[in-house]
Amino acid sequence: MRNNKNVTFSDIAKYTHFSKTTISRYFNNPDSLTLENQQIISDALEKLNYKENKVARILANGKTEFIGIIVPDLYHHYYSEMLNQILATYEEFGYKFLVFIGDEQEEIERRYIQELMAYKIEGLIIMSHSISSRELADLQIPVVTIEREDQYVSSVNTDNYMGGYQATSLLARHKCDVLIHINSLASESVPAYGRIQAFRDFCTEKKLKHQVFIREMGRNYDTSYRILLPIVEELEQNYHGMKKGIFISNDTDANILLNILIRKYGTLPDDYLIIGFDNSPISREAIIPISTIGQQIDTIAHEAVSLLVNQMNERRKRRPVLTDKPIHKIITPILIRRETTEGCQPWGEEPNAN
Amino acid sequence: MRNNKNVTFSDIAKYTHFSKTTISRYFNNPDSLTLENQQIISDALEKLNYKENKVARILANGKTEFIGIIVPDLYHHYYSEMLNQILATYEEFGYKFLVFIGDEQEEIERRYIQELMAYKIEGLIIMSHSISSRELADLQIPVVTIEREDQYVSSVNTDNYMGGYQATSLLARHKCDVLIHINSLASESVPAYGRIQAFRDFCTEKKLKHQVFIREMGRNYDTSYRILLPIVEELEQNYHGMKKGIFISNDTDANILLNILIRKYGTLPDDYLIIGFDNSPISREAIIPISTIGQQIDTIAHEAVSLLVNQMNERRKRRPVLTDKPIHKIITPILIRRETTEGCQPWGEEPNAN
DNA sequence: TTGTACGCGTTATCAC
DNA sequence: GTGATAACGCGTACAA
Repeated sequence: MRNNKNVTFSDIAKYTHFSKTTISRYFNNPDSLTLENQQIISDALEKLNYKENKVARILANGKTEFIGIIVPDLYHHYYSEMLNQILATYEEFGYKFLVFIGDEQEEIERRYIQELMAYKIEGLIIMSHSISSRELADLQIPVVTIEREDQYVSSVNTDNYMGGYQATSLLARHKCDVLIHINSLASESVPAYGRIQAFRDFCTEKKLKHQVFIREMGRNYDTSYRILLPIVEELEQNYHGMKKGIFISNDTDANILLNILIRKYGTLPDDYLIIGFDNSPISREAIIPISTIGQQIDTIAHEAVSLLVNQMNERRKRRPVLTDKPIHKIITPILIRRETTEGCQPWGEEPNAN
Repeated sequence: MRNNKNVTFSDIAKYTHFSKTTISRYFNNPDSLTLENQQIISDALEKLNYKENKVARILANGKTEFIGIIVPDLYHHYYSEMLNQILATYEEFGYKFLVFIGDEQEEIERRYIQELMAYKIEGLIIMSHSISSRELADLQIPVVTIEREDQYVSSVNTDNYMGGYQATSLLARHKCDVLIHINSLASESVPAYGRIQAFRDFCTEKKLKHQVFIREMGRNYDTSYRILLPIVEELEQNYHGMKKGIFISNDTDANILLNILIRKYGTLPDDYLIIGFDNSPISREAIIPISTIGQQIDTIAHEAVSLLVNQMNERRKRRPVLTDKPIHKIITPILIRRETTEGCQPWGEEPNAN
């Protein structure tokens, strides 16, 4: 930016004998110029090799067209795919994204937010958990959260309760003798809690034998493996000979559970049914494709940005900002049946498309 | 930014009876003020609820502290992890990242680059392939590419040749009767080509029986499955009874290959050895952990940003920008031996940590 | 140690 | 349809 004097509107103006204003209009309201003059300016821009400077435009008109994003991590496919879909909305809405990875440390994320505010972002999308929605609401800019506590701000979430209900009822339909749910500790304010609740509600309602395991799952294969191994042993003991339907927190853990069973029995025994959550690639890539509840990530991402854009547009109109009530959008998940609930195809066959 | 008159240096200046300059100095060179006066200003900032505006600062001093990134996709773990590590360098270098997903369409990526230039990014990291390094070099800002054609710009790449060599020699050490390499078509200017080359060189050098399959791999499980299935059949026919060492393009495909074999034989037969590339999560999560060549993504990311930062710092010093020669950094990959080459542990055991 | 005056590159407001 | 002029908020010689 510093180097060798950039070409500015002034230069173009001098060269064409128009005023800076007219050059500006060429960009923002070209129809107000004669075609002839448009051509003259266009040629001059070419000739002087003009490069537009949106930083100056921001300072003048106050519109950065920046959206800030804070994602907890990109290790989980869920988050990277969500980010992917969010970034893809550039084509539709034109907003640029400043992205931070918040590792769930409150002070660090707070710094990120301050930095984003200093760059005058027009809106903020939060997927990390460490800052409360109360605090986010105080930022005085539109905020949309995805799949997290959202009392005081707008949000887009998967219908976790329905997802949990679908998963549980699928297991029930297969006439399992006992239903198992394995999950990590979730606060009741987090949408994912709905999965646990739905499992409990369904089982209670239908008077089905069931058990819930709440365990802090590890953040990698081996620790999760070590947590799941004793659970399997417990299941073997307590429910020997019974048909066990297992609904587990996510596909990564579902796959580990599957591996434990296959390494023990050579295949997935008939008395085990498994369903995960998220429709991550691993659920498709596992040796036995895993049934799962698929979140509609593209829809969620689009809804989130679109909600944000609406709120940002509102801001531009009315001066006295009214404290809009938060809007909460719920996206329906999709049940995906694969071999861990529908029975294995004989091995050696082609996989069914999915 | 528009709403209700932001508090500016002027306001602070009036309130404290200092000049704007002094307020500016409070932020950029606080030591030049007396402690007393620092306190006065600090209090005023508090009282008037001042929010800094970096957009104005950019316009004044020309330093955006923006780095642009274009990633081909976030579906592959390799890219999302790379982005993760790149974004994490904010803590060390303080640069903010504007991120675009380029879907390998030349015109679209060109537009992204124009947009980034308009926001006066100070440097650019490119991981997508559609724009030539020749064109990137013409941008007149520091550019670093990762794992792609890089003739005219600086870059950071994995030592693919060494990776291929390591993989092939591991298979050779296990005394395979025939070595197989499966890969998709790679241009010779792309670093990944080194893997194919290393495989061929090693086999020729050591006079080993070998075969290379070049196939356009699918972008999802089922298409890759359909491409790999006939290859397996061909291997069965041509090399029946022989010990086959297979080095395959990446872990996702290695897993599919593994699944094909396991679904056929119930386990991985002794006469098959498999090694993939990338150390993706799937290589660890597969039913039989897959040997692989691990790229040091954290190192690559750090080197890339650090290289860029150096070049950006140079820019700030010397006015007449000299055309620096591109710097190409090579990062050594790491051989990770798991069960697909070292023999399976009896199933039912705990997995070994990795 | 502190202040004055101007520049950064664009847009907004009037006026013609 | 076009132009002059004043913002936008901060940095920086240079002066005091």
